Amino acid sequence: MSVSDKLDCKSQQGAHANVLHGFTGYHLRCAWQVVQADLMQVLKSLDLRLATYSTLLLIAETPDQRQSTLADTLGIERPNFVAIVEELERRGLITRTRDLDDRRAYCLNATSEGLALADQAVKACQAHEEKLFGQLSAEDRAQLDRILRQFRTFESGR
Amino acid sequence: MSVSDKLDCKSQQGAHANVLHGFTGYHLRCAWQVVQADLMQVLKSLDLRLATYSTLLLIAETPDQRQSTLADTLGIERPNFVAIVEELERRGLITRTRDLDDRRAYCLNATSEGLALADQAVKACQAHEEKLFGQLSAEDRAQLDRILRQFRTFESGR
DNA sequence: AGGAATGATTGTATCATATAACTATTTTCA
DNA sequence: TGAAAATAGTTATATGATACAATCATTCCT
Repeated sequence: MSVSDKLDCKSQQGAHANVLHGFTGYHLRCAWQVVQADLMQVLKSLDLRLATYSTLLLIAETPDQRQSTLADTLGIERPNFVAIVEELERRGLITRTRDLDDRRAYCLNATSEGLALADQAVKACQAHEEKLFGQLSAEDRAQLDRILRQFRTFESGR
Repeated sequence: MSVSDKLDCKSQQGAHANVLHGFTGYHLRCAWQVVQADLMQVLKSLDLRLATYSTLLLIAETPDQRQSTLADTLGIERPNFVAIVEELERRGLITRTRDLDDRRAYCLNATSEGLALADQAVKACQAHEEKLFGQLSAEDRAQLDRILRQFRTFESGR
């Protein structure tokens, strides 16, 4: 997040009209900020960041993938992915074995510890989602989910 | 945005189940990323960033405020706000006049150039919102807006 | 008057992200 | 076959957003 991103989501309930409040994108951003802040705190208790969390999950779900494939999937630049993978390996959550068919590449896999932590993390995130989105009515929650998914399909096809 | 933030929004339509896709927060993030990318591009054409844009707008809307008040409203740390304000002043978009009652403080105001640019930027952003959210049905768009606003009121009261 | 609080600033540290360039290996194809 | 191109991973580095400690000037408090 950037200074730029700080369109703020607090304050602003004051007397002045705020043009930003007329934008759906603004509200989208505020909502994401709330979710992100809570999510990061949840993950922190497992000593995970968003990056290590999503990486660990992906490795746990798709075994034997190489680093670059995973990085592409996650939308992370390959150079930046190195440190993430190194951390996960150092913590014994994943293994990196050389691909025998292509000795440039690694095959990444989650260890049992990694799988256990991924499981814990997912459960924690489910609880976090309940806490946040559970405040919406069931219909609103379903609507929100549906619309956001729909929105994404629009945009990815541009 | 961070590496951590790169949960990605592309790819993943593949054969493997992705736990992340079960989370509303994930879809929220993907949507925001799409909006942010487009928004930043729109603002770039006016030589504005999210930070300078929202700051300029706020100053245009609420005249004679001091820097710290504005920074608080925007959720920007005071030290980081200095450079933003300096840039806007240097570009002749705002003025900083010493408050005569408190010579520590400045009163920030938009110049006519600043007001003009703010106006241009708002119009550009409205077009950007149309382009993106116009792909939703009118009902879905209204629902999304309503639910996001509602969500925010929940969370700010935590 | 003297100390605490405030407005703005400087300097600095951290983190996320992007890019160029490098090594080692594999692929391509003339 | 063997040289050039491509690929996997890495290193180094630059940028940008953000946070925090400390400073200076001024004002408030008593």
